[in-house]
Amino acid sequence: MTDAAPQRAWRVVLEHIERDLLDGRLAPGDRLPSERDLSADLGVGRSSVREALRVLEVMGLIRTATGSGPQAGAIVIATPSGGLSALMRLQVAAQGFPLADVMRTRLVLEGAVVATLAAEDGRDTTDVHRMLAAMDVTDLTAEEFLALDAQLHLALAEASGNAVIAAMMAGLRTAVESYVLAGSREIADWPSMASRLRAEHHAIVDAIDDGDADAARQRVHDHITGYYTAAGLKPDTRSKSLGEESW
Amino acid sequence: MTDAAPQRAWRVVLEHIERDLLDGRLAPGDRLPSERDLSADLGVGRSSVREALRVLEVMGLIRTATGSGPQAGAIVIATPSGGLSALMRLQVAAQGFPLADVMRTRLVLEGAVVATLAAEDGRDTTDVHRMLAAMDVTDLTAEEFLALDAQLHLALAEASGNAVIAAMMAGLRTAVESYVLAGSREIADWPSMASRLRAEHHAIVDAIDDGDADAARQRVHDHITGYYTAAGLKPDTRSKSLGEESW
DNA sequence: GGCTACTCTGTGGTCTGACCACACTTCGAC
DNA sequence: GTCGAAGTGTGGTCAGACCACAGAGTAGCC
Repeated sequence: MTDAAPQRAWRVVLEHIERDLLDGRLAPGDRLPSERDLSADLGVGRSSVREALRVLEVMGLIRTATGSGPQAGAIVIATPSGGLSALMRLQVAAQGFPLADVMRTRLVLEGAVVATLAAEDGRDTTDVHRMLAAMDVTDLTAEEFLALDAQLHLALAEASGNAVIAAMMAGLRTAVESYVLAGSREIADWPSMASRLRAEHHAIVDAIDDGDADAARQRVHDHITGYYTAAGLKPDTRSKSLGEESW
Repeated sequence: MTDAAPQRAWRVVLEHIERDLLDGRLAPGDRLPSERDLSADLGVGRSSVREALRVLEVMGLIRTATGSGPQAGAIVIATPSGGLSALMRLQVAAQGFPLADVMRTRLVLEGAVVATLAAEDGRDTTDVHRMLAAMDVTDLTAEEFLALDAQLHLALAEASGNAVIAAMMAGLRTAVESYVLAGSREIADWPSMASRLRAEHHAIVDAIDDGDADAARQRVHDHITGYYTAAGLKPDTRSKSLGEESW
C-alpha cells in the first residue's frame, strides 16, 4: 500500500508533501519545514529535498525566501499560472507542442471564455474594461500594445471565473509570446493593424455585454485567427528570443 | 540584453537549456551534456545543474538513466502529458485549482474534441473503437472500467490530433482521478451505471462517425455531467488517496 | 525609560568532494 | 574466436562546509 518507492529520494519528498497537501496538513499560506528538518525527518539528503522543492517552486506551488522570520522559508502559494507557463513554453521549445496546436487550443478556450461571460450575468468585467481603455491610447509600440492585449485576454479568462482555464490561457500565451512578437514585426502597417485589433476588442466586449454568446465566440475566433494570419505565424515558425522572467 | 540573472544558479542552467532547445542545438532524442560537463561549462555547482534537470524531468522534457552508452544520461523526450498531469494534480491538491473548475474545463475541451472529430473526416479512430470494444466486457470492476474510460477519453483527444488538448485532458483526468474513483464507491448500483456509461460512449462515437458535431458535443457534455452528478462530486470533495506513479 | 545599534540565530543558496550502482566498453585469458 | 573480468563514465545520493540574508534578541547610549 505504501507503494514501493525504492529509488528517487526526491520523489519521496515530493510525495510526502503532496500527501500533506491532500490531507490538509499543508494549505496555502503555510510554511514548509526547513530543508534541514525535512532532510532529517524523511531520511534523505538535503540536496534531494532541494530538488523536490525546486520542482514545486517552478510549478508555482511554493515560494522560497532567504532570511528569517515568518516570510522566510518555503511557503505554499499555489499560483498555477507561472508553472503552467513555464511548462508550455518549454514544451513548445522542445517541439512537444506544435505551435499550431497551441493556437487551436487557444481558440477553443477563449471561445468558451467569452461565451460563458456573455451567457452569465453578474461577472465582474471591470478589469476587462480597464484594459480596453488602456489600449485606446494611440501611440503605443507593438510591444506595448501586445502586452496590454495579453492582459486583456487574460482578464477575460479570469472574469469567467475558471482558474484552470485562466491559468491555461496564461500558459498558452506565454508559450507563443516570442512568436507573436516576432510576427508583429512582419506587419508592415502596424498602426492600422492596431486600430483593427482595437475595434475587434470592443466588438467582442460589446457582444459579451449584450449577452450574445454566439457572436462573442465568433468574433473572438475571427479576432485571433485574423491576427495570426496577418502576422504570418505558421506552425514551424522559429525564433531565438525568450520570454525571460516569469520563471 | 543578457537579462541579468545574478542569483539562482539553477535558472542559469534552465535558461541555457531552453535556449539550446529554441536554437535547435537540442532536439528530441538528443543527449544533454553530462551533469559534470554542464556544471563546468556554466560555472555552477553540480547540485544546481541537478535541480534544473530535475525540473525538466518532472515536466516531461527529459528522461534520465544511469549507466553508460547511448541510452544513458539525460535525453530530450518532450512528453508533455506526464508533467502536465503532475502539475494539475499538485495544484488541485494545493487548492490552486478548484475541482469544479477542472470539471468545467474538461467539458470545454472534450466538447471541442468530439466536435472536431465529427466535423473532420479522415481521423484515425481505431484506438477509440478498440477501447470501446474493451469496455463492452461485462464483468469489469469499477476501477477497471474507469481506467478504460480514461483511456477512451484520452484516445478521443489524441484522435483529434491536438497534442496540447490531449495533454491537458490527460492532466485534468489525472488531477481528479482519485476523486472520480472515490465517487464511484458512492454509486449503489454500479452495473447499471456501467451499462449506462457504455451506452453513452457508443452514442458519442456514433455521432462522431455520423459527422454530427452538435450531437457529439451535447452527448459528451451530458455524459460527463451525468457521471459527476451521480458520483456526488462536489467542488469541495476531498480524498486522501493518491494517483501515484505517472510522475 | 526609550531608542538605536550590534550580535545571534536560523533560513535558503551554493559549492565541493566523496561514494554507490549501473551499463556499456575494452581488453586480456583461454 | 569466445568469454569473462577489469575499466570507464554516467546519474543518484549524501555529508559537510560556506555565504547572504532577515529577523529576534540584547546591550548600550541618550
